Amino acid sequence: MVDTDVQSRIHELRELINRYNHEYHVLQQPTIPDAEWDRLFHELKRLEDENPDFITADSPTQTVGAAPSEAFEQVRHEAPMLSLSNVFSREGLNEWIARVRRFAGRDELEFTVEPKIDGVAASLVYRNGVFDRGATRGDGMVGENVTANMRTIRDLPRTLTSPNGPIPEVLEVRGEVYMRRSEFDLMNEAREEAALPRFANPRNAASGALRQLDARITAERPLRIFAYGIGMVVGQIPFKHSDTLALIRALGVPTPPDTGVYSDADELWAACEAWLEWRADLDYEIDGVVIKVNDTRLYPEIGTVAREPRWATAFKFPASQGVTVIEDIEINVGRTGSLNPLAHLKPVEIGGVTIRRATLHNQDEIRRLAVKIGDTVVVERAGDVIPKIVSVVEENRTGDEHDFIWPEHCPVCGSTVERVEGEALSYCVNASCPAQLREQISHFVSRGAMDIEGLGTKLARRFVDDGLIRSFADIYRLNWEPIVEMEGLGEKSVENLKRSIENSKQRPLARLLFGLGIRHVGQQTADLIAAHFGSTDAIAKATQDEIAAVPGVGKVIAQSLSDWNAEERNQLLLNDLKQLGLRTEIDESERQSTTPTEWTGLTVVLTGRLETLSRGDAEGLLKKAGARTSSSVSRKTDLVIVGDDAGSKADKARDYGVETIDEQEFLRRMKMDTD
DNA sequence: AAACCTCGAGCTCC
DNA sequence: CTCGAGGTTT
Repeated sequence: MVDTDVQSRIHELRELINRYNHEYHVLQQPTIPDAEWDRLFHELKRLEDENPDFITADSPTQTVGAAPSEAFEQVRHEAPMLSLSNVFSREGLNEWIARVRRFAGRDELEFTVEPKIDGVAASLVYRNGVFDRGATRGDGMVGENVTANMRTIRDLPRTLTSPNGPIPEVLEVRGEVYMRRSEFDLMNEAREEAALPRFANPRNAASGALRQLDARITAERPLRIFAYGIGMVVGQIPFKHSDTLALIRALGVPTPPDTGVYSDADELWAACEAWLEWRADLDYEIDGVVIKVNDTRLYPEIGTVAREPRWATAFKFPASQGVTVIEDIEINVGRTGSLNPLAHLKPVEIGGVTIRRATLHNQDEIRRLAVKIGDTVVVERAGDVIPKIVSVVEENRTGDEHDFIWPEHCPVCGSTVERVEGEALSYCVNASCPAQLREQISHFVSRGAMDIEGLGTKLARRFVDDGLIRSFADIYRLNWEPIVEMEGLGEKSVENLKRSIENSKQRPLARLLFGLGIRHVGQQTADLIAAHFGSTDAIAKATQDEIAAVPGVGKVIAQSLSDWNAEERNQLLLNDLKQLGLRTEIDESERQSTTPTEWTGLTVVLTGRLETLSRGDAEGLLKKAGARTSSSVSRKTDLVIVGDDAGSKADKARDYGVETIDEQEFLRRMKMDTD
């Protein structure tokens, strides 16, 4: 980059950041996510660091936050409210630790780790134990007096209670005003019902609520506070930060949970990572952890640079939000005929992953977000996996966006689209819609169903598109002539395919039933029904009431199955399948052993990758032994078998106090039992 | 209300 | 493999 480019980019960044600062601090209507702001800010910081000549005093990097607005009385913080330096990696953290050790002049140091709550920084002054003044941070030196608003915060004590010893004459508690996710969601639901706009996220909502001119409005918002330290103090306080936190807690001001003290760098890092793992399950948002030197007596020694103390830093978690553009919205037709809108995004990297697609779920979701094609949107990778469109950045609209019109006809076959009153999804009414057929066939051949090796999703679709397969039965009476001619299919693979189709005829009734793709009849329900009725003939004859009488099967499933039964072509299909030699009855080997074992009646959940067994085999073993397998952990789960790379389920099990065992232990118990 | 299930995602690793 | 929305069942 040549100098002029750098200079103009710096200029551009400053303008952008200043504008966003204004929107954030003064208008309180941020138009970009914090992560995006951080990105811009760091780009600017980096460019300035590399080109110190271009730094000017008015650059946003040289000031902390924006000037307070005129609406509130200004208050000067007796002790400035500092901001924090950031580290983003273990290396960064190690460098910070090394620096601190150098300035402290010793290697033996204690550090505290506490969550960095994503809220609004606030200062609370207590005089003789009575809440006297509340203020925002402002620019760090001067903030706004929001005492009246703070009095409405439910977990902020008006008076401090001291169980032991005197309360300091003057005590300035510093903390973060925030909203719990759950309460934020409730508030948004209520606002929606009242036809009020939703808030984008808990932090913006908290910031807005705290700066309401009418405290009665603040009182209606679910604000809470976590204290993380103290500012000015007249009187005695402990010299260790961890003890100060304990004192604050004892005085009645809430502090974040699980703050820990570590002297070992590895343990410190582990604590940071632990918070990263807990992050998704917390009822409040955190954007990192704060690490502080525990001994406050060392602070003067270690010092402060600019407005950042050197004795504390923030380990910022990787961004979980990003901004991108919706290039198109596509409608997919699922196996059940449901219309599923899928947003095509301009690829964007979030937390080290490139996101290109995101589901919009249904019509209501599109309406709720009020998204248009071409819109700039905030995308979040929540809970680590599924990307989600959070909100539209309306300010970025140019007028070139256009509404997405929900189709009245199936985009694949042109049939009418129907949405039952009270249901979220719309369906294509055409039962033989090619899109549905394609999905149905690939479901039928899939692993959980008939498990036809060599006939995967791709090939199944090809056969459907070429008209070779029009129903499940066609799979078993394929015309092989055109197939052997097909590109990419050699002699060998055709032989293998023939054999695995033949083998699949031996799949148990439950799998066949599941493969049929009857609405609401998934793996579990198929098991129940197959075990109860024992044959396709019995199922076909069963009345709706008889079906509903099966434990675990209710009205809706019974209705769905009996509707399916009532279709003549389905009866013909069952006949065909029977003629073609598929198993339409259960046999003894499918029945579970009758002698009760230690497994009988247990609810077991499998998670992660097992080494010696496939998941299906493990489930089969468990079922035979009389246990039930479930897909999610709840308080009622008896046992969780944890494999490699287990995810949230293992954590949840620990939360609930459910017993967890590894594969070795599982095999051992299994063995003992079958002997 | 809680537990569980279905179904359609999207990503990663193979 | 896992998640999450939208369901159903108890």
